[in-house]
Amino acid sequence: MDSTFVDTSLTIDLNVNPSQHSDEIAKRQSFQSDFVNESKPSVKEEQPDVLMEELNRMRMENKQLTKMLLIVWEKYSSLQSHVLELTPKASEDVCSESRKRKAEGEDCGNVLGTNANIYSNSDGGLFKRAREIKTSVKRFYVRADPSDASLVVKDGYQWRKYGQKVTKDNPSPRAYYRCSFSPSCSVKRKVQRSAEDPTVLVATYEGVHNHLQPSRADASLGLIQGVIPATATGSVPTIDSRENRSCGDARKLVPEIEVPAVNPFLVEQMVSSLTRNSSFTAALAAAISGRILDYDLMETL
DNA sequence: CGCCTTTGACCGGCGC
DNA sequence: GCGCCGGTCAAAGGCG
Repeated sequence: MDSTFVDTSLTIDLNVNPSQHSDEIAKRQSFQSDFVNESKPSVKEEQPDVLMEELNRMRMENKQLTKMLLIVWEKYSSLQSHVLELTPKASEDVCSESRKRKAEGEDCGNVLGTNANIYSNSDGGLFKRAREIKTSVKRFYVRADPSDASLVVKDGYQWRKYGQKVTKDNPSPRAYYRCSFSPSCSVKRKVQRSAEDPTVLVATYEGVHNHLQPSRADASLGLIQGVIPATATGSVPTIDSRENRSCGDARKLVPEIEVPAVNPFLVEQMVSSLTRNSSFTAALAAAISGRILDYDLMETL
């Protein structure tokens, strides 16, 4: 299953005005090098007006980036809803052609993601089972070296391996992990190399951690590997952690940044997608530096 | 010594 | 009821 692997990672081109872009970068790099290199006296240090102008320009750029991010998010959401519209039938076909065993039913639930409730049929079939088995199942794809036989996915959490099995539909073994950070944490993880693409590890998470992420350094390692949220399989890539969002809701997705309700793990996965894009990280760094400068300015005034 | 991985055995659900 | 299969257990051994 999951024959339609779609790399849903965001490819964000933040190049607002291509004609100005190289110019802007040159200016920015010049400014940043001046900002960092303290030992070297800067011409701009002697020209506060130039600095102020630069600050204003960066502030404008920051606003523009924020606006663009919202637009990109809206487009992403509309694409997401389009995918949701197209997937149900295909998913049903995939599920019905295979044996309706427990695990496979769970996998079908994964295809539908957390929206499994939407597609559950009334006569209590496969989808009902899938819904009953797990309410919080997330799947992620991680790029890995095919020569590396280990099924290691660094996501910042501590895992204890408790089993390994070769499954019927995949020649590579599936590893079973439990969260070992907290005894009360019952989160489980299955890691298996994709049958279609051996360079991809499929990590399936069950449950929600009841503790903080112990190691963000490890998580960042995972990000470098390129964790791809399984958005194509139904997990709505929203910062909002409410997972049982209906299909209709998904269509109305708007950028929601509700900090208190954010699921840290979900955020990590989203960040991972964004950080894979070098232009995005560069633009973000510039935007953040603009924010910092704004803050410094506020402090001094 | 504590924590981890490995691995064969076991269990339970499901289809026939 | 039997066999298949995925998931889990638990003993043994490795490692720092």
